[in-house]
This record gives sequence, C-alpha cells and structure tokens, in this order.
Amino acid sequence: MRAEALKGHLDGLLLAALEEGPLHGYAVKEALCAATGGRIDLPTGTVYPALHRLERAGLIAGSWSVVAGRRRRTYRLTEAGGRALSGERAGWQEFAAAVTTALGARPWPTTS
Amino acid sequence: MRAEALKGHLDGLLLAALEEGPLHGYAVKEALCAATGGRIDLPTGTVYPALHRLERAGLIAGSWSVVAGRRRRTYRLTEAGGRALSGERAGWQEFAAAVTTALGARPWPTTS
DNA sequence: TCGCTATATATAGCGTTGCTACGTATTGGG
DNA sequence: CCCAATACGTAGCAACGCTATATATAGCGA
Repeated sequence: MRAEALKGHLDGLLLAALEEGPLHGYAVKEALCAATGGRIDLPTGTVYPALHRLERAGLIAGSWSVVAGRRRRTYRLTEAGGRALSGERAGWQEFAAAVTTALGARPWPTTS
Repeated sequence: MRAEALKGHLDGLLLAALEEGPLHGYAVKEALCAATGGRIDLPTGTVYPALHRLERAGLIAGSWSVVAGRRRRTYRLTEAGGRALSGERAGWQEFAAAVTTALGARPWPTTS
C-alpha cells in the first residue's frame, strides 16, 4: 500500500474504529490493522496526532486512565463525531465510485 | 467531494485518461470531468503541474503543436506509464477494499 | 469596437497531512 | 539482564493538490 494513498481518508477510519465502543489510541491502531488484515498498519506517529486533531475538532472525547501501570487515553465518539462519520462514509462512497469509474478499474491487465 | 480526498490518486486518473489515446492537458481535464459526471473537475493549477511531474517521471511524453492559433502540448502514455497505470489500478483495488472494510461501508455495487 | 467567455498553458505560494525518527515509561518473557 | 510489546508523545519533513495569478488567442454578442 503506497504511503500517501491514505491522505484525507484517515479521519474516517479512526472514527469508524471508535464507533462500536471507546478505545485507547494503541487499540485503535490494532483494531484497524486487524480489520484490514494488516493492510492498514499505521505508525504510532500517525495515530496519535490524528486523534489529537479529532479531539480538538470535537469529534471524539478522551479521558485518562491507568491500566496495569500504563497510562491510557481512552477516546469515545461524540455526537458530532457520529455525524462526521456518516459524512465520511457518504464522501467515501462518492469518491470511490468516481475514481473507480475514471480509472476504468480492472485488477488485471486487459486480456484482449 | 472533499478537496484533499484525491491526494495520492491523481496520477492514476491522468494516466487512465491518456490510455485510450494522446490528449493535451486541457482535454485531459475535460475527459476526467466528463467521465465522472462532473464529480472530478480538476482546476488547471492541479492538472498542469501533475502532467509535468508525470513527464519528468517518464510515464508520459509530450510534444508541442499549434491548433487554431493556440499552442498545445499533447501527451501520450509511455510504456513505463502503461506499467505504472496497471500498478495504480492494482493499488487502488487494494486500497479501496481496505478502506471500505475498515469504514464498515457497503462494498460499491459493481465488479462483484 | 469592446468586453466576455472558452480554450490553453504556466508558476508561485500555501495549507494540510501522514510519515520518519526520536524520546519517555512500564510490563513481562527469554 | 536485555529486549520486545505496550502506550503515549512531539519535531521536522516531504509530498501533494489547491488558490491565485499571469499570458495569449478565438469567437461571440452588444
């Protein structure tokens, strides 16, 4: 997976990971990795700043806790975050359809 | 369509537009706009630098001509460009599948 | 004739974004 | 005892597409 492919689509993935319940940052990264069979394996230097950005935007809300001696910041989706997630999904559908059309996407080279 | 959504996927679209035959820059922009029903309507300040980049990379080859008093730079896909297009398509398939899965969105209808 | 639009190309500067590389700290296994 | 995994964080960077602006011609309507 090319590195820059994700640009502009990361927020939606993070919000989606938090939709089914609160998670801390590291768990979000693991959940995305597991859900995609390792195809989306984000570096922590990508995850944490993105979560901070989403929190600043009011789309997620975080709270500190300590589990097994390690401090954790657990995030939950806010109402605004839920609405944003719906928007991201709709935007993705439209974007993916447009690119698939324009690309004439065939996984295999034209066999003709 | 969010502006930054396209990041990292523009090259493939431009290459795809040139696959069926040489076009000049303005025609590439029009072709993409027409193919997607106006959903991908690139500003010229996006198209021309991108074409220059693809030409520098050897994926397309350009030549000047004059038609109706206006100078045109017509681009054709090189062999390397054809291979790159195949790679872009494969990469798009993988990326789109991963994002669709992680986003929990319905797979887009076609190609099932 | 004048102005507007479409056609056609080009570049400088900007903002956003994800990544690399690093730093801190604890737990637990080899 | 070291090292991996867990868990969080930031600084700096490079890439990319967009905005704004510039140039120039053709053709149309007022």
